[in-house]
Amino acid sequence: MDFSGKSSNPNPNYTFYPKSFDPMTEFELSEYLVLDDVFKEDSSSQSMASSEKALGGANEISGATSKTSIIECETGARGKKPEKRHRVAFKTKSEIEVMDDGYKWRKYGKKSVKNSPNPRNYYKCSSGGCEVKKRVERDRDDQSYVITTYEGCHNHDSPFMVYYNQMPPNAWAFQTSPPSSSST
DNA sequence: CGCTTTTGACCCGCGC
DNA sequence: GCGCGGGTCAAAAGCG
Repeated sequence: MDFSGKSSNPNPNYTFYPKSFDPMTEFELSEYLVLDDVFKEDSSSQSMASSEKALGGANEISGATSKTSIIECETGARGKKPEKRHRVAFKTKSEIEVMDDGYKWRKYGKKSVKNSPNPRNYYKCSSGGCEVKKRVERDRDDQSYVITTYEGCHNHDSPFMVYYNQMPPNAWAFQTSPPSSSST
């Protein structure tokens, strides 16, 4: 495995790609959440609402009811660890809790949290050498929403990306239109 | 047979 | 020092 040699992603923008384009698993990303921001005041969703504007459709996938925004948070897990951890949280409106983002996840724990009547699930990337963790829990205020938290960066390409790379560059309709048609 | 999921126990950190 | 909450590990069971 040469993946271990890549400590950082060649393309930081691919950290999260929703490949759940299936009509059955369609979801809607309501807003992204920053850990150090949302878990501080889970009730004050107002601050989160404003954040949604900040990401006015960063990555909109045409043909799918999904909006994706990637925010990489370089913050110490607890302010004590100097280790940088990329943490990203998504609030997604979906019936399913686990969204297939192209990676293979292995559940390693479940825990009931006090702030939520729903249990929280813990997942790890099952790819060898990759220790990215994922935390999934239902929004306690709106169980229609699922809060997915990613921690760490994949040190390998997603199986989905491999598939993606094999496709012609114009195979995806959601690519931003080139400004070639813009007037002078 | 190998991998994933499940569930309880254990450990750690923080707050009181 | 104790209690609480959160997070992770490990063993067993189930499934493909």
